[in-house]
Amino acid sequence: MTKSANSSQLSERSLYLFKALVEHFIQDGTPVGSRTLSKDSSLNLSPATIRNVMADLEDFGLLDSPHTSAGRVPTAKGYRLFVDSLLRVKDLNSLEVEKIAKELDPENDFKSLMQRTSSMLSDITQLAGVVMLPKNEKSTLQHMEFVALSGNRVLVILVVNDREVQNRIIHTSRAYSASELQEASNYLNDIFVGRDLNFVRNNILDELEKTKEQLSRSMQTAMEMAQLAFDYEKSKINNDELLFSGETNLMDVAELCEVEKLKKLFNTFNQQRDILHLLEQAIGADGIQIFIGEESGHDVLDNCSVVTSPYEVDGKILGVLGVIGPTRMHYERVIPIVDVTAKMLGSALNPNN
Amino acid sequence: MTKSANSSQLSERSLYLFKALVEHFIQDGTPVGSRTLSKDSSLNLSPATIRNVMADLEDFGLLDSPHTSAGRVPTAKGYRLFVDSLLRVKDLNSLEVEKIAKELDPENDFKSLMQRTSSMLSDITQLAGVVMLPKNEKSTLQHMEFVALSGNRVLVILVVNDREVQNRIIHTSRAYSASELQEASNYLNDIFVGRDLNFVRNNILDELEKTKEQLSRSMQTAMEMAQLAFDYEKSKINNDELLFSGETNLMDVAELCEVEKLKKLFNTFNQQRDILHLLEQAIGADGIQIFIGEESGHDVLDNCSVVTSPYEVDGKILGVLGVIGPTRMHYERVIPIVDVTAKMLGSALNPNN
DNA sequence: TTTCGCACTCTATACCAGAGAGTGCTGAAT
DNA sequence: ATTCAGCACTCTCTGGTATAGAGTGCGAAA
Repeated sequence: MTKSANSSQLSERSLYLFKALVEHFIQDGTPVGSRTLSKDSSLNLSPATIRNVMADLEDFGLLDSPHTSAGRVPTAKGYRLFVDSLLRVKDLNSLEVEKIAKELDPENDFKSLMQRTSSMLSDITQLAGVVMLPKNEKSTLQHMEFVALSGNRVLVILVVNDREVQNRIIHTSRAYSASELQEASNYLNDIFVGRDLNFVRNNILDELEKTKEQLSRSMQTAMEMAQLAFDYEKSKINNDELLFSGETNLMDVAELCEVEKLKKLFNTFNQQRDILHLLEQAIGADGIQIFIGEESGHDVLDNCSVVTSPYEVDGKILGVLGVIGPTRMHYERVIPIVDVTAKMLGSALNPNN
Repeated sequence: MTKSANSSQLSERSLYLFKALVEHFIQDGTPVGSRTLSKDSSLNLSPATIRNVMADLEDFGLLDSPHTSAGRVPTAKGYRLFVDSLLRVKDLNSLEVEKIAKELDPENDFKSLMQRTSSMLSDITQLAGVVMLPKNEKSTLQHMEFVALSGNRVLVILVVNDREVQNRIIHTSRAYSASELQEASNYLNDIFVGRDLNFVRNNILDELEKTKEQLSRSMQTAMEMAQLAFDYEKSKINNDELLFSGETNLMDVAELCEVEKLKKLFNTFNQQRDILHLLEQAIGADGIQIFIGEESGHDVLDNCSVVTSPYEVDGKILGVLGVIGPTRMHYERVIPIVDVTAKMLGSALNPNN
């Protein structure tokens, strides 16, 4: 054993070579051997010397070799070290920043803004993009409207959070006239505008009890509406909290090109559950967070890294967005892209700009 | 050459054998040879005789052999004959009908009803499902509403076609009060409710001119709103006219399990254009229409069949739905599923039930 | 400490042989 | 005139073997 392997610290030189190796592997995707590295790195060392260093790095768990006569490949731990300490992220060129800014035009309505963000991420990185929609736990009711439809149905429209529109159809016991509904919504808007949606849900019954006796006909109508509307919402599970795009980009990635693996991965995307869980871990992170390979704890993501960043408005974190690709991805490029995108989405969502 | 090959008609027996062969191939996916067919078919013929028949069928362009020592495989033309004249579709068992009915609960709002239809199709067939959303060329305005947001923004909500809600955000030159907007929407609703959206778009300017002088302040406001709202809509391309689901089911299909092919197929789904074009051809069809392999005219669909049916309400065709899978699919099962689904979606969309 | 040389390991490729599946054709039987 | 048994032929698939190439690890020399 050499000295550097015994000491718990890796030498400067070892790290330099390690970095060169990772960069080379990220570029080519083939295991890199001592000869290649000897020619590549600017320090003039023979392949034999480099072999010694690589053996040390392997002892540290940073490298692995697929088999005896292949070169070395970074492990998850290796990528971790690389990303945390060795990597120097590139600044985005202004062209790219401009492209991002153009996509995230705040003119768009909420849903398409999110959709664009996701597809822009995948487009620009050539990987899969994902955006977690804001949790609507803290939805502030801004406006409420009832529209009579044919056949005893009423369309309920809720405007929440200064941007988002929810709508649902409820079936009522009798037909209501437009003016009745107008009155009802006026009444409810007076009471509940500016309150949290959960508050509304929980207080409708109370309100109903409290004012039972002195309720005018219109108020009774209003209450019936509201109750139906919010009961409905309760029963409805929002199973569309993630927006993916560019999944097909992952089909080009050599590491994943077995159909079986791809299928599992795509199904994981569709189910949303696991990825959602992963992104939730990143929601508290201060800026960029990266999950590398097995770190994520999900088998399907074994050869994948997930680069995430929360996005926020006025210091309040709304959700997380990011990119999913092979562990062997161009971190130095992907990281700033995710970073800038999160910031720009935040500012596009800010109604004050 | 035998007699049957010379005559332009195929004998009863040939067709019987052909049908047996296609059924066998659909079941197994492996080319079927004369020996297998001899044992399978109830008519007691030797492999040699069957070989003669198969040679005839190949001359007719109904069969093909991948190579000399493989069995025979149906061509697109073969499938066409099979589907048009030989196939006997199974009735769905009541359990499946029930399952479909349960998924297509008319309580759902428009978008999720469509979404469920698509995923139900893929679930039940284990293939990819697709639903074309109704063209909104004929959108009847039912209600119009303006909600003031922060920062000179106004949320426009349009209810169309007794079910669908569209919303968009417009930026105005100044802030409007809630009551101003209320007045404006009242005014516009009076004029335009019940009219086609295109009509509204085209007539706003006229209306503006016509009543310019005697316009009250609220009417002016209304007109400004309306113009902005509909200008916006014009510029927005609706690029989400198809709902796919279960694409990953296609990854199990042996014929498609090369990553390259899958990628092309999935990209075609994402782009929507080609599939949309295909489905539009089916919109006029009276009931089930099937595109087999190369018939579709799109290379990516070479090994695929698309089984479609238009869905309608009150005799008016709204759109098309269907299933995409390998040419080697269980038509006798898929066809009635698509058929029933289209009918049930139609009735779920009918507001009179 | 670095480097050279050498034996060793493992993969990838090509090639070959043999088994198996299926065909087409010929000529005999019905 | 059909049907069918027999046979030669073609093509794929599998397994085995040989070989070239890449890369390692280690001991000895610089």
